[in-house]
Amino acid sequence: MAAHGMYRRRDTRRELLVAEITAELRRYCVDAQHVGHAFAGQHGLNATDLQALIAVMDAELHGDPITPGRLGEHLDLASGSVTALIDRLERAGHLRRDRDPTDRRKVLLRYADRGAELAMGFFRPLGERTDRVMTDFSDEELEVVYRFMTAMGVSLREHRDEVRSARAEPSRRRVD
Amino acid sequence: MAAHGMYRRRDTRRELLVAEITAELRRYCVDAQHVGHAFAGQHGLNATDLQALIAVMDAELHGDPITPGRLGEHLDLASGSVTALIDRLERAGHLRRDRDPTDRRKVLLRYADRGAELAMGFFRPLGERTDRVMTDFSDEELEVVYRFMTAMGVSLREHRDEVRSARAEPSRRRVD
DNA sequence: GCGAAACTCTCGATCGTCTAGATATTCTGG
DNA sequence: CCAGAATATCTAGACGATCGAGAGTTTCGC
Repeated sequence: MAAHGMYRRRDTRRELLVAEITAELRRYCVDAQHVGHAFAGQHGLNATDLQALIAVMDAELHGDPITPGRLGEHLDLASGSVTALIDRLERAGHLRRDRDPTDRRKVLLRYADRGAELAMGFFRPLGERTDRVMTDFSDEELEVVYRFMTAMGVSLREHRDEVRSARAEPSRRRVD
Repeated sequence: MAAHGMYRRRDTRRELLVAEITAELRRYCVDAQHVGHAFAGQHGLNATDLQALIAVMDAELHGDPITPGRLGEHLDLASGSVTALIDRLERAGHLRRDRDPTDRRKVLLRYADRGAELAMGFFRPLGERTDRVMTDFSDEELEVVYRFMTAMGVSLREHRDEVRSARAEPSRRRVD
């Protein structure tokens, strides 16, 4: 991927900037996927597994462990697929299932040592690179970047919800 | 996904900023995937198909149409998978195969009307949102954001190449 | 307590992806 | 030119991740 800033006017400096930022952001997302894909493959799992592992760690580090149901929502996965996914990761020793003591219908996912090791191996080099990039920016500049990323994120999630709720009326769809 | 800024110190304002920007960027990539997934699903194709369609359009709009081989590299896909992918998209009327007249081993991929329509339907609303977000930023601020995204992109691609070339020596890997 | 709701898991089917190898075209050197 | 190597795509069979429907538990409201 790389376009989308391509279907725009680029006459003024500002229009060029808008187009280039959009394109760079898009490229970044694609390349990030590739990094995940490659890293996961080298450790005997697939991209979804890695994403899941990270989600489990995130949740636990935040203080409230994730359940299979919420993990499925997070990954856009059906319940049966989530079970298979967790089975894989549990079998590989990356995480384990715990029953929620307060609501015993639920299962809480906790990362195990191998999972933590893997996630660290993924993030540490990335974090080091990120830190190095950011040394070229002043505090004020990082404030701008932060404001930008936050606004873009909010906008994108609004859009996501819009797209998802459009499922009801697919308008004029030809199936042929 | 969402962490990675989580394994950091967040004592000073600057450290907080670094962590938050990193986290937002990561969230953005995940949410972007979800938008693609949802949009693709509503139009009878999967995320890979949509990515491929976009890559084909990008290439053709840049003036040099992509080949199955290069598309496979771009999507991290084996040659057999690419053939199946192109078959799907061609059957659905989203693109077509053209033989390269100068090298008849090659196939050039061109988007068809339905493909263009689809890609536009994907990008237009996104672009409108992006434009709206950017109106809150001055030209100088956008310069900063652009510089940041470019630097992050370069760093990430370096990292990607590093990860990919690490295939040779997986060091101490337990397979159990 | 009983029925409805919430959450996870099971099972069979489908579809995307991989690997290995076949086919077609181009390039190189003699 | 012709043979062999290199490049590019496609074919075929197998595998595995995902889906969908439904079963099995546990919890909540009345």
